[in-house]
Amino acid sequence: MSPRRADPTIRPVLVDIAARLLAEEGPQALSTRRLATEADSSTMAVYTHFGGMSGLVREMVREGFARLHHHLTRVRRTGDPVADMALLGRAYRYNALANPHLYAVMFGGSSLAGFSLTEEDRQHGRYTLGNAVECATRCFAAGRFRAGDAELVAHLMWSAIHGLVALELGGYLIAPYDADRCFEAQLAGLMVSSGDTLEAAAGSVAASRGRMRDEVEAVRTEPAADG
Amino acid sequence: MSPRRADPTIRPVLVDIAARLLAEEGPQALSTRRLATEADSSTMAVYTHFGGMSGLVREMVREGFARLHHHLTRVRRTGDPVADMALLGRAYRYNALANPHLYAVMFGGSSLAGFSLTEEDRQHGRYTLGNAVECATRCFAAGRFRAGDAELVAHLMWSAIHGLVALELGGYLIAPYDADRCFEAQLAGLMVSSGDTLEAAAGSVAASRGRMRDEVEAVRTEPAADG
DNA sequence: GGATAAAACATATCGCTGTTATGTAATACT
DNA sequence: AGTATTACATAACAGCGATATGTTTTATCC
Repeated sequence: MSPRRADPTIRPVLVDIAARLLAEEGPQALSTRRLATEADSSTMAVYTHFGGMSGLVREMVREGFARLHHHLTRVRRTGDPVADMALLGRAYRYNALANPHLYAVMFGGSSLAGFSLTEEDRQHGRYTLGNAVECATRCFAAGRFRAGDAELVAHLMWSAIHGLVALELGGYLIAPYDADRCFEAQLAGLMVSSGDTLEAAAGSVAASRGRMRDEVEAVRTEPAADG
Repeated sequence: MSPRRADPTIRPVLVDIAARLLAEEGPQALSTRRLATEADSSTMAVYTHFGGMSGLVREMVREGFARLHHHLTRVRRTGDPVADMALLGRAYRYNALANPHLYAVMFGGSSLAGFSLTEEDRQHGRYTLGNAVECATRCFAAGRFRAGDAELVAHLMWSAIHGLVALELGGYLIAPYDADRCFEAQLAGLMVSSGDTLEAAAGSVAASRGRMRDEVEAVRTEPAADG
């Protein structure tokens, strides 16, 4: 009856090992036996601590969303909200490219041992939209975006950027229409479709590029050690 | 040495059964033993005819691309090329929703028994862009789209619609920002970002909706029996 | 501190998977 | 007809997730 907390020694170790295996060797490297070997433990550890592979994958997905949210939160609010919005898109793509396999599990629905997302997981996914919603509101206030539904604008940004990243990870975007070129064009296009002028959008998108190094790439890779 | 053609009796049968299993029960139902049972054969049939599960999945992917291409080709060229473009987007989404698991394998990179796409497969994927490229060219000629790169425009349309469909299949788009609403808004936005006016885009997107029944939904589900 | 209950772990096992090896029957070409 | 090649069936192997069972460690209570 007493809800004694599980020994927290090996839990994060297993998650870290699983994340490393997924990142370095792909989904097929994720197995209870491989995890047991790497952690100097037995296959049972996965079941006592996570109830099975699905639970461990779910934990990784939760951390993936936390990492994504952390990346997006690092984008500053400046006097050019359209540039902020573009930088949010860049941060989103940056995070996805840094963890491609994990991103595939989070959004591609990559089964990964019969794992399927919970409604709660999807809520986490939409929660990260908050940054874009707030940013869209500021774009309205600045007169850059045509007055409208901030949440809808955020959804359109999200789906468009997600599609580009997904095709990029799938290897579908090659020269001369490579991912970089399509991404820049799509960013500008999204701003224009939201109401911005061609020139202003191009300027803000270009300006956001220079902010990548300080506000996105400087983010630590491992955000929440959940201490 | 003599390249004697394999007995073509059971090959398409296996592909059909695999497609049905994938569509009705999902990826985990695809197993050599299950296929052997359904086809009243043995597990070896998969290896003699396809070299393993990967080969069979590849065959399904090829048929999936053919089906998608068939859907897109059914869209007519009318005097309103922007409406034609919007209908291409609708046909793309319609095809994906009709074969969600197969679509996930084709674009989501769903591993599915260690299967991975060949560069040739991806070429097939980009090949289907031809319809959109031609349509974009007509949008230029009609003065609806700002003169530019038709292939680039097609890529932007593709990635944006793909992202929306992927999020829809992942269950990320729920009311009040459900997939239908986001899709309609995204279609209009894409036309605007390509140079069309708000009013003209809204009109063409709305007009394309009425053409769905005749030009998209009427398409036979099984296109190329590869005779 | 000793008793006790619960959690963590190790081992062995089950049913399943893709794949391969081997033997046999059918088929096509010379 | 004779022969080579393919197709198929059976059995087996290595690996997987998952479970059952016994053992060790850990934490709580008297």
